[in-house]
This record gives sequence, C-alpha cells and structure tokens, in this order.
Amino acid sequence: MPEEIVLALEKIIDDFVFDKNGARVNNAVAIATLKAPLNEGGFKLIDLRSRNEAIALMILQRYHAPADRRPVWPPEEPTHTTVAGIPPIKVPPSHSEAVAAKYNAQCAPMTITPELRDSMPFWYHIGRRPDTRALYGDKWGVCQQKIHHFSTTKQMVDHARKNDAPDHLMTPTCDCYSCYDDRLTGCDNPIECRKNASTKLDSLAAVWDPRSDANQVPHRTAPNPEAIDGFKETWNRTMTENGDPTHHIRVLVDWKKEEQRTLPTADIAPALLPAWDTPRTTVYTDGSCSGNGTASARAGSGIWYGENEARNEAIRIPTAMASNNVGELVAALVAIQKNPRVQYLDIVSDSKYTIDALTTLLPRWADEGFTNCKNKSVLAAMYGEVLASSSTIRTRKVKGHSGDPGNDAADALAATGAEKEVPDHLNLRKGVFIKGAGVRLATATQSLLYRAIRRRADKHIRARTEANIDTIQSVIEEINGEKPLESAIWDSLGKGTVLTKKAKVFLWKTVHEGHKIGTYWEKIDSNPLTARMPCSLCQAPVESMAHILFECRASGQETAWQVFNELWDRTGKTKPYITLGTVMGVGLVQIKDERGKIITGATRLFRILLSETVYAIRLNRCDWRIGKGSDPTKILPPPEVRNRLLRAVNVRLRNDRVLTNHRSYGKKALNRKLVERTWYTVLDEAPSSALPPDWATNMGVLVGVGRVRRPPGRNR
DNA sequence: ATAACTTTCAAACTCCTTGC
DNA sequence: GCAAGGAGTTTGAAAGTTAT
Repeated sequence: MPEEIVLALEKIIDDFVFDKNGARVNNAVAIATLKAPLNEGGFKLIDLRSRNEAIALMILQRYHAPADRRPVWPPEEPTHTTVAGIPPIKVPPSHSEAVAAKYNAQCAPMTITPELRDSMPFWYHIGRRPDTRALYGDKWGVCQQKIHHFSTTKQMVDHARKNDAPDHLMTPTCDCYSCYDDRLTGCDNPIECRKNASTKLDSLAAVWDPRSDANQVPHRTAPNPEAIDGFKETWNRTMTENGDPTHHIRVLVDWKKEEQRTLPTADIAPALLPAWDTPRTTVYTDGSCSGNGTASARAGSGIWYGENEARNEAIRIPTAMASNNVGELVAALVAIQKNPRVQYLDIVSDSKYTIDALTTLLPRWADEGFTNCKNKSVLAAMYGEVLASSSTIRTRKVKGHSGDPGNDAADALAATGAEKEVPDHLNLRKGVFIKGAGVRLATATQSLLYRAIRRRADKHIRARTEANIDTIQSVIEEINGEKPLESAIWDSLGKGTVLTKKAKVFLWKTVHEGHKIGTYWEKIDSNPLTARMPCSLCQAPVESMAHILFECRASGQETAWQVFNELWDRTGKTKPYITLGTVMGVGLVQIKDERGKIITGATRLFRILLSETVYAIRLNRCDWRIGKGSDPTKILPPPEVRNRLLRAVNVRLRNDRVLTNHRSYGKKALNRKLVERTWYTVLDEAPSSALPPDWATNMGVLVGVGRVRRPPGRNR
C-alpha cells in the first residue's frame, strides 16, 4: 500500500473515531493509545502499517511455500535468495523483501533432524562454524557449484563419500563408475574435488554435519505412545519437525547479529548418547498462589520425590510473575531441569494447563512466538529444557486435593514455598533464545503476524494516564486490601460489569484525562476573556474533573452527593472514602463486613450508586456549561438535580428487575437473589425483612426508591 | 474460507459455611 | 477442630457462531 494511501486512510479513521469530519481539531486521546489492546486502556483500533507488514510477510510465506504452491511466473525472471541459507525463490514484491529484512527473517530451526541436515543448502550454510572461512569460491567450490550443480548438504556428503567406495581406487586414472561419471560431467580431478568437499564439510558445526555422530535427537523415533502406565509422553520432536529448510524460516527474530550463527543449536541441543543414567524417576509437582489475580499475589511451587527426600523443593515465585499457573509451570520446569538424564521422567501434576503445554501445546506456542501466551518466559524456558533434555518426559494428571499422597505432599511444599521470605531465582536461561526466535513463517496467519508486530511496537505512554492508574491502584488497595493489576482496572471499564456503557465511557475518558476540560485548554485558549481552563463560576484556577465532581457550585454536585449519601446510609455499611481515585476505580471497589467478607449486594449497589451519581453530576455540568452557556443564573436547582439522579437510579432498579426474567433472557437473566441483595436496603416501601418473595419479578409490588424521604435533622 | 468474536468447558485456588 | 462442599474468583483451551 503506497504511503499516501496509508496516510489518507489513517486520516479517515481518525476523523471517524473522533467525529471530526475533516476539521483540524486536537484528539482528546492519541490514536496510538486507541490502538492498544482493551486491557491496556486502548480500543483495539486497527494499525494499518502493522497490518500491511503482516500482509507483506504472508506474501513472503507464499513465495516460500512447497514448490507446487509457489509462484512460478514470470518464467524468465531469475530466482534469488531472500533468506540466507534458504533455497532461492522467484523474486517477491520489494516491500515484502523490505519487511522481511526489517523483521530479521532467517532460517532458525529449533530441532535439527537428520532430514533437515541433509536437505539444507550447503552454500552460505547457517551452520558454518564462525571460526572457519567460507571457501565457496575457490577452484573446487566453482567445480562443485558450476560443474556438479550441488546445492544441498547431502549432495556434498555423497560426493565426499565416493572416495571411500569399495570399488574406487585413489588414483587419478580410477575408472570406477563414480569417477567415470564425474569426469563425464566435466570434473577435472574427481578425487581432489571430493577431498575438498570433505574439507568444506568440516567447517560445519557438528550438529549440522550429516557425517557426524552428533545426534540431535537421541530418542523419540516413534510417534507418542498413548498413556504408558497412565503417563503421556511430551510431543515428539522427531516426528513433528519438518525436513524442509523453508519450514524453519522465522520472522520477528530478536537475536543479535553475532548470536545468530551459534544460538539455536548450541543452547538447546540435548546431550549425546548414552542419553540416560537412571531408568525411571517419578516426581509430583504442584503450585499454589494466594491472592491470585491481584498485584499482591504470592505464589510457590512444590516438587516432591518422596518422604524426606533431599531432592524435594519448595520454591517461591518472583512477585512480578506470581500466579497459580506459573506456580504449576515452574514446578514442572524445575523437575525437568533437575532430571536431564533419566530414561523416563514421570511428572504427576494436577494442572491441566501444565500437562497440555508439555504434551501438545508448547510446539505450537513456540511456532507462534508465544504471541498469544501469558507466562512467556517460563513457557519458553520449559520448551528449551524439553528440547535439551535426554530424558523421555511423561506426564500424568491427578485431581487436586483428592487424597493422592504425592500430590498432597507437593501441594504442601508449594504452600511452604509461597510463604518463603525471599522469592527464589528461577533459571530461565534455556528460554532466552527461544523467546527471541520470533514467529515461524510457514504456519503463521495474518492475524498472528499482526498481533506479533503490534506487540513488539513501542507502547504509547501517556504520563497522565499512568498517574491516574497509580492513583486508582493505591486507592483500591487501601479500600480492598489488595492492589489491582492495571489490566484489572481496564477490564473493570470493559464488558461484563455493573456499570452502564455511558458511565464506562465517561470513566475511561477520565482515566485518560481525555475530557476537554481544565488543562486541555491551557495552550489552546489563552485569552483571559474566553479562557476555558479556569471554572468561571467558582474562580477555581483549573476546571478539573475533581473540581467538577467535588467542588463546583454549578454542577449540582452538592445535592447529588447528598442523595448518594442518603441512599447509601440506608445500607448501614461504612462508606469507602470517595475521591477521584475511588470514582475511577469504582468497578473494583469491594464493600466488606467487619470480618472482611465481601458483601456482594452492597458492593453492587455501591458501584451502581457511585457511577450513576458522578455521571449525573457530569451531565448536569455539561448541561450548564454547553447548554446554558455558563450562565450563572441558570444553574440547575437542587430539587431537579435530586430528581434526575433518583430517576437514573430508578431506571437501574427497573432494568435489574426486568433482567431477572428467565423466560425472556434464559441463561443471561440476572440472578434474582443478587438483585434482591443489591436493592433491598434502599427500597422505599418494604422493610428489608418483609420482602415478598416475588418482588423482583412482580413489577406491581414495589415502587422502589422513587420518593426519598428527607432524613431528620438539620442540613441533611 | 478465514478471522474475529462469543460461549462453553474445565480446572485450581481462596474463602467461607455447614455439619459432625 | 476438621472435612466437605459451594461460591466466587482466576486461569486457559476449544468449540461454536458470525462477519467479511
């Protein structure tokens, strides 16, 4: 796509998203922010450049497809090498080549099978040792390329081996079939040419040399045996890898230049035979995590071999990656690391995630560059350890807490690990190279490449957004006792929460400070007569969201908060301290009883009331500012503020009741009990203890909070 | 046909109630 | 005090559905 087309389309997208219709107006939030994923505060807006790059790579994929599906036209066009070490192809479109170069397309096999070693193109071989010189252009090199037309490593090996054939004599006049044939082809001196081929082959790293004993895959020559002794073997490297070099092209590779030659093979190659020194080891693994899903999660791994075994381990997971699944993964990872040379390493785990990873999913995830995976570092390390291990790793699933003594012991160790004072250092070294190995081109889809490209793009950071996220995290931590993850904050403004769509959009904008208020106007409207930065009515220096919601005399906030307090006080529950941070994090606020137990009804009510209150204040304020032209005489009178807010709350109540109808909404219907627990304290006409059983569905029974009685006392 | 999106499924963990 | 079981949360894969 030509640059001007990209620019034109981006302009159209920008105009549409911000409803600008071509006007030259600043965006409230950068388009780059909107391109982020939903749980990072974005809108998942398309990024055309990344999409085009993904498409360019898909074109490259087609050019490297198996020969029968590869472009062959135009016939006169020469072939050339796009990816070093890969057989030449028809010249792909230049932008595809540019993107291939940008994203470091290269041949990078994770597993080297005998078939692959044979079929690798010999010239410019990626496996040539860095300490050797390429001798491709010397006299014999020319002979081998131009006369014999050798291209693959197998052809070179076969050539070199002819000198060892039984019917061959090491004399220039030997007339064995091979010598006769070679001379007929045009080779001056077949014996020297073959010796030279042997010398050239010597420059290959042992793992790449088909003549060498270095066997990359000393075991696993048959498909996975299903469940031997109830154990399932890990995926089979020999069977799943493809001998075609083009199948090993990877893009978005992050290795440094000097690493590229030696990396993939040396680090994850298994030890040579004899592969194992112990016939069988059975190990129980388990993970544990308190506060799972929060920023204060604390996780541990347990590895249990037997009663009072010195090898038993209790590990604490580093805080940044603590979760239940990482606990499980690390337990298995360490078990694999510590047992590289047993015939059968049998891992017993209660984690489906871990077992699926080990038995089927890891190779696929590695092909995808772990693009869609969480826990990338641990998974990559696990993949590397399995590739490097000489053990046949098998897994068996047990049900957690089901009385299995081994599993229970591992569970106890995991809990001990989580309690440790200092997190342990995890050895994830084998994953480093794999993590940088990018995406396998042959099996990639456009959407995968797009996501992978997007993921490595720089994150667009807004200082004000970050500050607000920090505020929300500390406020919510204070109220709930647990610090929420940033993704949890964004999720709370996404689907499936109790907030209305409008409230969520309002809060999303508030977190990004995307409303056109306050300092937004600082640079734009500096004329003191028309300046929109300060609040004209209150003489406040900056018309910030905090000012509008908590201080402004024009927004009706005072009355709205009165109504909020009156309603909330009926619950008899303590009210969390309400600041702008509480407002932005309202979807996460939990109301708890004296013993710290979450009260679901009150929590839901609080979220509804607070979000409706602030949204109503915001509406009133906009009404005055835009609708009434900031006229000080046209501020909404308190009774109307009260009625509007009550109306909004009543609408929520009514919707809740309607949504409990199973006949209409089936499985999507709201839980009647939940709706009851939410509202019973604030209903107007029924004492909380005497609700009729069908109040939620029977619309005629209750009026709801339509008329709020004025509580006794002054100034209430 | 493909990719995006939604729903379903399955499991583990924590917290808490219930019953003995 | 303890075990069993359930609610509510998390995790993630896979199946199913829809849009293009």
